Amino acid sequence: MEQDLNLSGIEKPHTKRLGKNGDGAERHEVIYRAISDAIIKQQLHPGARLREDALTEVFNVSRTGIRKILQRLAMEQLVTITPRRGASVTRPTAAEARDVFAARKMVECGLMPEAALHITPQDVLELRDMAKREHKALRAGEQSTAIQLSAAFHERLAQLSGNATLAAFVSQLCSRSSLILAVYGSAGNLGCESHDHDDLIDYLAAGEGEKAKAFMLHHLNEIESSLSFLEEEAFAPDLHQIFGITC
Amino acid sequence: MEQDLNLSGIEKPHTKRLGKNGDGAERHEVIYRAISDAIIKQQLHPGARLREDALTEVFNVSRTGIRKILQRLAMEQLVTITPRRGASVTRPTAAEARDVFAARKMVECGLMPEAALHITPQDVLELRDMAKREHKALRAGEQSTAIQLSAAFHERLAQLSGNATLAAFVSQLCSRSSLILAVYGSAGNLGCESHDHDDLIDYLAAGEGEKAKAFMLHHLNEIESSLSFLEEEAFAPDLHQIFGITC
DNA sequence: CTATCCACTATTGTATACGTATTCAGGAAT
DNA sequence: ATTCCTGAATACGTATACAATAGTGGATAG
Repeated sequence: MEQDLNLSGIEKPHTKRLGKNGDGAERHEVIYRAISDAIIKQQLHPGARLREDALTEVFNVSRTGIRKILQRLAMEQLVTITPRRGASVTRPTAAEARDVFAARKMVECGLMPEAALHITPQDVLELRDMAKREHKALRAGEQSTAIQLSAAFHERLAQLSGNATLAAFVSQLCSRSSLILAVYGSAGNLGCESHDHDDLIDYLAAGEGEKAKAFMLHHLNEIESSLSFLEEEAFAPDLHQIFGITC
Repeated sequence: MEQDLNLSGIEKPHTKRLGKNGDGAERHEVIYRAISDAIIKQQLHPGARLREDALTEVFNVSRTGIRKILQRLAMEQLVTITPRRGASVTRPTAAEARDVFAARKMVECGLMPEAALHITPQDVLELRDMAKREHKALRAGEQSTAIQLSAAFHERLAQLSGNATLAAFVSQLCSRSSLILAVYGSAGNLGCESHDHDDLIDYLAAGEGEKAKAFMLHHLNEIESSLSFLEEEAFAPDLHQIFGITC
């Protein structure tokens, strides 16, 4: 109704108090998605600091809202909040990577039979479109987009099962996987065009739940085995190890 | 250190600014656990409203901290936040109950083989103690405590697998299960002393991962089948359905 | 007497101000 | 020259103040 009422009179130099919580809720959702996407697309690299003031300035919301969003991202393990140091994009450890992939293998594979039961022709079309867009992004060299689409594909697959709780969990796992790939994935790894997703759709469309399950296991194992945990701690911890020989 | 310092001198009528973030972090953790436990122990029934001012008064923290805690509880699905209405203890729907138990069956059962591999004699002792305390609580008629201990037992079991991600997920599922039991469980259901947990420990201690897995499935199926979804919506939604006949 | 509309109150959403801790840089002393 | 200490600046944690909204009760008109 009176959405622009705040502009009627004077306008304070800095914030203009547009809070007006009417669109506030959606505004927060938009900001959350923006940051989340940037992390998943690896535009924000693991370890990158997320200063509250900077985000305040970028999104034109007060620190209150930013903090709420950062807390949410922290619960999803996408950002790490250190008590007096603020938030930064999570740098997954090798153990976390192992756990995440073990979880994905268990849940995503376990969901395939259910997905095969519930899938509709409409779903098949949608999935094929997603796979096509993913291939297109890869060919165009837009690796960021491809990673995001790949995660979205797995999320969508989990949703087919009809179990919202497990689908949400898979969604989180996929987001974290993107971070894991950013840290431990080899560069050209994502570049190789695999048709795994297409094959997965084929099995599901044919109602072959068990085949889809086995193939998903294969798919995830392949991704996981492409990770290299050698360069593990590249930051501070192994300075002694690195320079210990020279002194 | 200065925990009771606030009582030493004057005491402002409302807040006395004890913020002093030093212990603030742990203080929040304590409050979170207090509310969470109260919900799991069913001292706070599903549907109960959690007004921010009331919690502020009870725990002597400002609304800022309370809101943060409520947000966290909302992400764990223990409380539901309605945009302009505030927070209330979540009343799970029948569909959510189904999803939660499907998830528990998949994950908890899938974790049993791993747990059987990693379990130590120390773990066995601890688990037996937990089971014993659960029985004691049941005999003493302390149903709240028994429910809490039962959830803790399942959580501990999941931790044995060594997969922190899946263990945290199971932990959430167990908390939600407590809510589900509060809404859909028959009264005397929890009262029946079953030795399922003891048997589970036996299988794991013997390294019989597959047996434990099968038994866990049986255990969860038994709990789920004891739920009655008949009295489903007892609040507002079906007023038309109920009184529609009379007018 | 009843029904509808308006106003008030209670409660949440948002922003900001203040206090405190941590970090980085610069200088002094050994 | 190097190391340690001190101070200033930066950024986070907490509380409070202000704004908006939804629910409730009262008043008025039919």
